[in-house]
Amino acid sequence: MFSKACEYGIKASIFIAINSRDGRRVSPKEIAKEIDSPQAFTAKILQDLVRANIINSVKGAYGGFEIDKKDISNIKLSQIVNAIDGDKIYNGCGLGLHTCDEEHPCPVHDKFKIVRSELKNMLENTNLEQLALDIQSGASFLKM
Amino acid sequence: MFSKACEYGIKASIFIAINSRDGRRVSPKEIAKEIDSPQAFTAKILQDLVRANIINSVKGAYGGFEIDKKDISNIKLSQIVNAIDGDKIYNGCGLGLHTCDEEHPCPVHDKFKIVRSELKNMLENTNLEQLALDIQSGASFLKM
DNA sequence: TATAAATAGGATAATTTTATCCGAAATAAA
DNA sequence: TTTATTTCGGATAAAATTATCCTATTTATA
Ligand code: FES
Ligand code: FES
Repeated sequence: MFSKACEYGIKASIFIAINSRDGRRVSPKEIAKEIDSPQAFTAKILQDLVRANIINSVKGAYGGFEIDKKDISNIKLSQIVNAIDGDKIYNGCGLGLHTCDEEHPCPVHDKFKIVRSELKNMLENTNLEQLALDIQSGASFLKM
Repeated sequence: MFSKACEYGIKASIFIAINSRDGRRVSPKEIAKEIDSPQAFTAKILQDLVRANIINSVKGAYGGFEIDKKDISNIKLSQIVNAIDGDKIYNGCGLGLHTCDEEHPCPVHDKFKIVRSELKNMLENTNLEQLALDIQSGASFLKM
């Protein structure tokens, strides 16, 4: 469904959000440990998220990755997925036709678009704060 | 969403179904042309579908691929997806945790499982005959 | 039986995705 | 200003997916 890069990006963002709520910056090393991902690869994805203005980075001693507290509840899962995997999952044809076009639909178009828009809604209606709270309350987990 | 192999497998199966309804066997060459896919790679996928007992192959002169007419309406998309991409899409965790477990859910589990089961229902309730008829009536298309 | 036509399957190559490594640049604190 | 720490970014490697090629095997027909 999502690429590995995207899975790591989502989990990393949640972990950063949790820590930023407490005013703590985190390093790729800590993040990779907490989300059980390859460190250097995770660092690359963090760079992408910084470039997409979803998270902030602070270089140098006492630096690390963080998210503005006031932004946490405004960052939607869809933004992260979009930054890493692009919009193919929302707009692309499920059977790989060049474009998903109502006028020239593939065999599964009518049924597929329903599932796809369900997914889109889900991603657009889920923000980092909700996800961070669930982790903090022990209702959900970032690894294993 | 689906692998390229799976996209080709679905489209190939539909094309075979259309032709089998008319008692015609088709070759990888014809199939690849009609679904706009790489021929040799498509042939490999056809072999997988044969091994999974979803389509039949007849070797030698006047051979080709076909589907028993009476089976066409009983073959569900889910069988094809399962044969090629496995069941990760139905049963796997959306964020890549080792197992999707209600007792140890990832942050998106509750919302993701709804979308996933929607997709599963869609694939289980769509059979090759419906899809073949839509192509034949010009309501949908296999390429471009 | 010989021949032509067709799938089966192994070997290999190209591409994309995933992952690692290392030095450069930036920054806070001593 | 020096040092330690940390992200940035380029180069490279490994693994998985996608794609190609060639030969073997099977089979209907002449
Ligand atoms: S054309 Fe294939 S999903 Fe819309
Ligand atoms: S645990 Fe992640 S989808 Fe169920």
